Amino acid sequence: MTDNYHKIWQTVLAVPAGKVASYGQVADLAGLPGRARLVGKSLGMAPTSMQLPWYRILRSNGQLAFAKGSESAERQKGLLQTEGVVVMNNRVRLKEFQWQPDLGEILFKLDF
DNA sequence: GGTGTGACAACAA
DNA sequence: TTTGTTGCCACAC
Repeated sequence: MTDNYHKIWQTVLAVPAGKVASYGQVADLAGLPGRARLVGKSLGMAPTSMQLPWYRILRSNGQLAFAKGSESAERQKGLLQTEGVVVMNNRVRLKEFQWQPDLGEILFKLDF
């Protein structure tokens, strides 16, 4: 089912700037509980042409999904900080920046 | 239509 | 905290 990708992308687009979400969280909201890995894959497949805020997606523990020194990790860090998210030592304080989805917000942006 | 593969998660040590 | 192990299952070949 390739439409899962669309659901995932939509969900990612719903994450507000200045906040982050975990892969599992996105999977859940996309109606794909337990498919966290699929989220990662779909982000990887996503055409750069559609500006997807992939950088707002982190691991469940708040770490960036990329290796510490990697290009991507640095780029992600930069983008996040642009939005006011503090990234230290390749990780974010979820306690402060994790997106707490608002029911209305969900229903508005994604209607399944 | 069988196999290998993840930008993961949860748990253990 | 970091590293390793295991479970997971849709997706690309």
